[in-house]
Amino acid sequence: MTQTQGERKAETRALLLAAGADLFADRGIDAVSVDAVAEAAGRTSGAVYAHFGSKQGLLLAVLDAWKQSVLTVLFAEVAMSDSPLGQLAAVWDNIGNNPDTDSDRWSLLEHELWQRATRDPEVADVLRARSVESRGRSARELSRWASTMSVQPVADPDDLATLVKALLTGLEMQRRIEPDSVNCDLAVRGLAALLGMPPVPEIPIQPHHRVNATPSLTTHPPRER
Amino acid sequence: MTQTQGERKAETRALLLAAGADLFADRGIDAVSVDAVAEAAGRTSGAVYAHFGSKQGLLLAVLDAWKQSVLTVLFAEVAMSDSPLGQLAAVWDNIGNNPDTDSDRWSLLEHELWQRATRDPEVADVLRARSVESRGRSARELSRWASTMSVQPVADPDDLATLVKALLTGLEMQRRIEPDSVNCDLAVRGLAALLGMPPVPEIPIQPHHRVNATPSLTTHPPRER
DNA sequence: CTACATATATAGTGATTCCTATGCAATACG
DNA sequence: CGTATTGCATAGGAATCACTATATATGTAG
Repeated sequence: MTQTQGERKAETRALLLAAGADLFADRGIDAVSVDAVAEAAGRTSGAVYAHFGSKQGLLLAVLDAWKQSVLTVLFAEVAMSDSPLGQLAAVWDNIGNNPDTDSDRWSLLEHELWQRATRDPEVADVLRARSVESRGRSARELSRWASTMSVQPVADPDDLATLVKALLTGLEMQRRIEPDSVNCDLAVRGLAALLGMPPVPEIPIQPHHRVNATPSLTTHPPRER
Repeated sequence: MTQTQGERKAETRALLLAAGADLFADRGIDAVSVDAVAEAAGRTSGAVYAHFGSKQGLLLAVLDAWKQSVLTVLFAEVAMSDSPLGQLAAVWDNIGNNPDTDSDRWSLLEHELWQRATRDPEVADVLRARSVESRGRSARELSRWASTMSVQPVADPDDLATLVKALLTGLEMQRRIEPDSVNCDLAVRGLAALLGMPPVPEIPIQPHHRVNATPSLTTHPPRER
C-alpha cells in the first residue's frame, strides 16, 4: 500500500496537471486559482509550488502535456472509413461535432492557450512549434490522401493543411455560438472543396465512425505498478 | 468652454466605452481592472459605476457598441476592386492582413468576446444574434456575387457564408501564431475553392485596395457642438 | 441669488489571489 | 535504529480587485 517517494511525487504531478488542464479548459485560465487546482487534485497549493514554482509554471507544464497528446489523432485514424466523404465526415466528427466529450474540452483548452499566446510569448513559442509539427504531419497525410484519390487540391500540401485546419477551427468556433448553423454535411462540403473534389451531391453522409483515440483530459495518473 | 451636464455625461460614457474596448482587446477582459478603464478614459471608477453599474455592465455596453460597428464592412466595400481575385484579396486584407490597425484590435476584441461567450450566456446571446445578422448580410452579398460571375459555390448562400467566415477566422488565428504560414495568396485560393471558382493560377494577386471604413476603436467622443 | 439636482471624485471594505516561510510526517539511508 | 532528506501541508502576508458609501463641485431651476 505504501508508495515510494518518487511514486507519490509522480502521482501528485500527474494529478495536478490533469486538474489544471481540466479547470483551465472549463473555467478559463485566469478564473482558476492555484488553490482550486490543488483542491481538485486532492492536494494543497504547497504541492503546486513545490512542483511548478508558480502558476505560470503550472500553465507551461500543462501546455507541454497538451502539446504532445492532441491532434496527433486528427488524420492518423481517419483511414478506417470506407468512402472518401465518410473520411471527411470522420475528420469533422473528431474536431467539432461532439459536445461534452474529451476532445471538446481539449479544444476549449486549445482556445484558452491560443488566447494566452496572443499576449504571452512563452506560450506563443510552444504553440508555434506545435503548429509547425502538426501541419507537417497533416500535410503528409493529405498528400498521400490526395494521390490515392485522384483529386487536385487548391494548394500544395503544406498550404492545404493550413487551409483545412483553419476551416475546421473556424467551423468549430461558429458551432459554439450557433450550433444549428454548422453540421457535418457543411463541413464535408467545405473540406471537399479545398481538397479539389467534385461537388458533393445531396445527403451523402453515412453514419459516422467515432474515432475514440483522443487521450483523456481528466485524471489519468500513471498506473501504479 | 463649459458643457451642459448632458454633454459631459455623454462624453464620459463615450470615453469609457472606447477605453474599455481598447483595454479589453489589448490585455484581455479579466486582466483589466475597472480603475484601469476609468484612468484610461481620464475619469475614476466612480464614473464607471454611475454609468454601467458593474464591470459586467461595462462589458455588455462595450459589446453593444462593438455589435453595431464591425464587419458590416466585410463585403460592403469589396466591390470596388476590379478583378474577382482582387476582390477576394481585398476581403482577406480587411480581416487578417494588417497588424497594428484598428481592424486588428477589433478582431482581438472579437476573440475576447467569443471566449467570454463560451461561459457567459448573456454574451453568447448577443454574439449569436450578431452572427445571424452578419451571415445574412454576407449571404446576400455572396449570392449576388456568385450570380454575376458564373460560378457554382459549394453550398447555398447561407452555408457558404458560414464556410467563408470560418475559413477567414481560422486563417486569421493561424496568422497570429505563425504569420509566415498565412498569406494573401493562400487566403484567396481557399476562398476561391469555396466559391467554386476555377483553380487559381500562380501569383495572381494584384496590389490590394485597403478598405478604410472600419470604425475606429479608440476614442471617438461625440463631437461637441 | 438660492436651493436643488446631478455627474463624478474620494475613500474605504471585504474578498480573493499569488506566493513565501515554515512545520511535519513519511521515506531513504548509513 | 537514528539521522537526513523529501514531499507536501499549513499559515499568513502583501497586493489587487470589484464594489459601496459618501463627499464635492458644477450645472439647473425658481
